[in-house]
Amino acid sequence: MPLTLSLADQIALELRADIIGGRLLPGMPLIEADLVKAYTASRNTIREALHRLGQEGLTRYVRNKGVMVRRLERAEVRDLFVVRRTLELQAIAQSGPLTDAQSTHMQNAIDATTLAREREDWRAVATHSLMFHQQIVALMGSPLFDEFFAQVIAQLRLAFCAAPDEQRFQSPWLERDHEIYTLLTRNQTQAASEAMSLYLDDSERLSLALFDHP
Amino acid sequence: MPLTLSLADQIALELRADIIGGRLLPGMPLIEADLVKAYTASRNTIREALHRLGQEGLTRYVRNKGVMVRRLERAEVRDLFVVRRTLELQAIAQSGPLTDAQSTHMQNAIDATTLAREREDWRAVATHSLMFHQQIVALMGSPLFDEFFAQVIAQLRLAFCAAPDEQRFQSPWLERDHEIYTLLTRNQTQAASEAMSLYLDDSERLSLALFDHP
DNA sequence: CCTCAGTGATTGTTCAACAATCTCGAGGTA
DNA sequence: TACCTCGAGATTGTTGAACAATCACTGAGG
Repeated sequence: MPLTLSLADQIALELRADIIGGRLLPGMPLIEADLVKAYTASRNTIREALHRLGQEGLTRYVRNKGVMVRRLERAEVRDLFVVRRTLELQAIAQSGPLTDAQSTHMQNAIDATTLAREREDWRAVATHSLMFHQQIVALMGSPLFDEFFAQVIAQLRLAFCAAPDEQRFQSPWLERDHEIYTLLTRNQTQAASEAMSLYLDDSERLSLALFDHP
Repeated sequence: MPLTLSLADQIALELRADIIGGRLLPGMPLIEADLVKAYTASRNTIREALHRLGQEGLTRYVRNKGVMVRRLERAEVRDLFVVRRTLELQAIAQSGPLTDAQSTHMQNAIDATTLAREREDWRAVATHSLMFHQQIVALMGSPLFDEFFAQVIAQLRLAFCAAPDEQRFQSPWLERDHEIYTLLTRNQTQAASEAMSLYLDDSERLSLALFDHP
């Protein structure tokens, strides 16, 4: 069964999932020789996958030293929110009435978030909530922004990995996602924009607090 | 003298310059074996460089078929301008008075553009004009956006490669860059924003015309 | 004119080897 | 003790060769 995905792509996919899923924590070294044994792939293939993750900003490459899961600086987290504010608010500001497809995608993300919260899978709550925000950005209809924002989201997960109490960290956001969604369906873009702005303020505050408290 | 750059990085750098400089035209295949001979590097190293260019959107990767210099679709060019409008206008809108460093960087870009036009190096005119716009985006102070926009600019060059008459294509923009710069130094952000908006409209129109004409 | 097996070209992946560089500790010196 | 040097081990950087997988094309046969 010939996969359409290159082996290096598959390995990059798994490593990405491991980082985002918190199984590989920031600062952990990713040693080529170990990964060769773990994935039964050649070193060259492993290297390709590692380089890919590096370009996505999930890992840090130090020449002759190796790769480690990236540890974000405070300024980098703030930068992530500069990007979020710019793109998400712009997307809402210029949005017209939601198409059926757009509405459905958002609703699905919110439903998935709700289910995840019911089974108290806080990691999944974060994942699906961020999917909702990805759909917000998708309102611009720009593949370039979509791809860029996907990477921003992935890096944001790196910051969340330090969350000591994930429940309190993730819990109150679902209602606010839903509120924004409702405002958008009613075409109240101005109100949606304000709600999103406050949302991002609080989210950034909480994320940055992880650096002072941990 | 040990280089701080990996060999694959250097090769990627050269290939990038060749693509942006128009020595490698869209559609041209990049065959690993040929590059091995041209750069006296091993195939693995070449592959690493090619993958990097692929992730930057300068080349197109078709599995088991190979790499070729990317040929942009009409919709992709439009997307590039969606991104430009969003980022450049946002940068201007939220900009305060220019710092000395910011002002100097913009002035340098404009000076370089002027010099390039005097010696009728239209490729360099485009390069430095786009550097000015990169500095516009830099007003946001976001490294993430800076890096993203650098890739957008590189892809934009791919569209310009098809320009049959580069002089008329590049000539009238310098004055408009300068006008925007002047408005910014006077802190007339509203006027600068409008000038930039018209600039991007015309630039997009001209770029898209390259798809219907040649 | 169409079909399809074969062939050559190109990429996908692996393996083994060696060079370059970093890390860290042992041992010597003041 | 404190500091420096040097060397061993670990890890990455790069190479070269090999073989499998896939694609593009050609030519024989219907």
